Amino acid sequence: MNPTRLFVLGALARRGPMYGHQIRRDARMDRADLWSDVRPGSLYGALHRLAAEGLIEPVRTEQSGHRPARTVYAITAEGRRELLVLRAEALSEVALRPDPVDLALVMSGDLDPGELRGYIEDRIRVLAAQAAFHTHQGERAWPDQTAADDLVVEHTRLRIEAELAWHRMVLDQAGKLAS
Amino acid sequence: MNPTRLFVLGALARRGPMYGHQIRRDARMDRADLWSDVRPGSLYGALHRLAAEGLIEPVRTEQSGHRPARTVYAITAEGRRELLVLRAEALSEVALRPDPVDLALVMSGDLDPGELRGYIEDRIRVLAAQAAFHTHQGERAWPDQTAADDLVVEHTRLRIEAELAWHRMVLDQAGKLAS
DNA sequence: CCGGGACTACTCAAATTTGAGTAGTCGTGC
DNA sequence: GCACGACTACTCAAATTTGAGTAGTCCCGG
Repeated sequence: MNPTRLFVLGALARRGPMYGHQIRRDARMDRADLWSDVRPGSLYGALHRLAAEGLIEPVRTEQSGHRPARTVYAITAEGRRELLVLRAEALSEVALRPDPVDLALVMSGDLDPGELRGYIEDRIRVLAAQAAFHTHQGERAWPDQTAADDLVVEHTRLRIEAELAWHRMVLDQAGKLAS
Repeated sequence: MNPTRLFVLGALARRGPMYGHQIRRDARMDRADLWSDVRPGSLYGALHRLAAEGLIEPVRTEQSGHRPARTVYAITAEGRRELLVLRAEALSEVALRPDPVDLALVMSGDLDPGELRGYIEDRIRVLAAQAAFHTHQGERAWPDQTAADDLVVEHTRLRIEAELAWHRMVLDQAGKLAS
């Protein structure tokens, strides 16, 4: 299952034909950075490959003023079929992706406990800021917020809370890690 | 920050010179699949690149019986320096990677609520099994289990618990998603 | 003794991501 | 009226991952 493909096909299916930059912009408006994080290189790469496979097709090329030309893509019937497959895969796969901090922690036996505490405290600050941000998000919804969007925000909040709980635990035991 | 590089350099620094397959095998013994998930292609690719950059170096080629020859690599002084840098980066970066299920959920407005519930129930089953497994892991430790290893197991457990809590919430609201 | 399954150790092409651009346009404050 | 930062829209090479091998060896039951 390739999340980038799912993202692109889903965007074109939900909103109709769009060009690359628009897909990114709309995703930002949707706070889609919560559920996806696609950089330009990946996005345009995926657009080209999807077009080559016939899952999407360029419908026209526009140019407003002297700004760069842009190619509008639409999803094809075959693309919609593929979208269903990818969505089913995404719903089926439970993947707790490993967190590199765990890798680092296992290799931190020789690290000064004070320095380790510093890193963890910094992380807690970042996480707390994210938690605060998403709590606000819960109150002030963005336009067209659906029940699914609420669930995604809640997912993120719960994940951040779990991270915070764990980080506080690490802080407690930071002394023992050096021994 | 590249987790694969951190993983390889860290393994060679902690355990001394090893060949590729051994790095994977030892990682499995360490239950390192918790904090890293490196497939053969990535591993050997990383080994070749690290060697080309002088961060590790082949020390000898062995062959036991008629099994495939294997190249033993050792970390170099420069590799140790890079290891410190990568570890610091891993400790600094807070990255909640987006979960594709969120992406799928946002695109599931047209999905039959019963089918959605089915997917979520399956996911809960998988997560519950993982939780049970890691709870046992907490009791029966593997050899050489350090305080850091315990923390990593606990991290995984907390993350799974958060997922379970969220999934139950989704189940509650599965009906509303179709509306 | 011999077929099947599991392990050993690594390879490779193709897909994908990353990170850093490019070449402009637009707004805005001074 | 012009410098400056931000946006527009996309490109590209290099790094990295993926997924599927390869070519054997080892072991175990019947």
